[in-house]
Amino acid sequence: MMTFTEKVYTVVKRIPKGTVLTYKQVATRAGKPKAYRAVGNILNKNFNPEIPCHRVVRSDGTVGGYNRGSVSKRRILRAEGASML
DNA sequence: CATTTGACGCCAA
DNA sequence: TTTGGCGCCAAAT
Repeated sequence: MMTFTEKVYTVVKRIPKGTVLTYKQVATRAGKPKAYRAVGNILNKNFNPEIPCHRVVRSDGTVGGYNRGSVSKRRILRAEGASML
């Protein structure tokens, strides 16, 4: 069974190091380009250590949010070489 | 079952 | 450039 939620988890887990996808990109890869809202909602209510949700950012280039604080997220992205800030 | 919420995206003003 | 508003989807209430 591959519900949209499970697809989102899979897609995010498949994000290679040094790569950052936007919520819209994740939603598109998950099969629903317009479910970007749901993507954020799913990750928010289901923070999982297996899921590098810190690699998912907004289309504007802003980091967006993070369960443990957007500060850590920004630093992680910078360490991976994916952030442009 | 109906309504609200929310880590969003894009356009008009 | 910044602000406000609308659209869209899944989960929570």
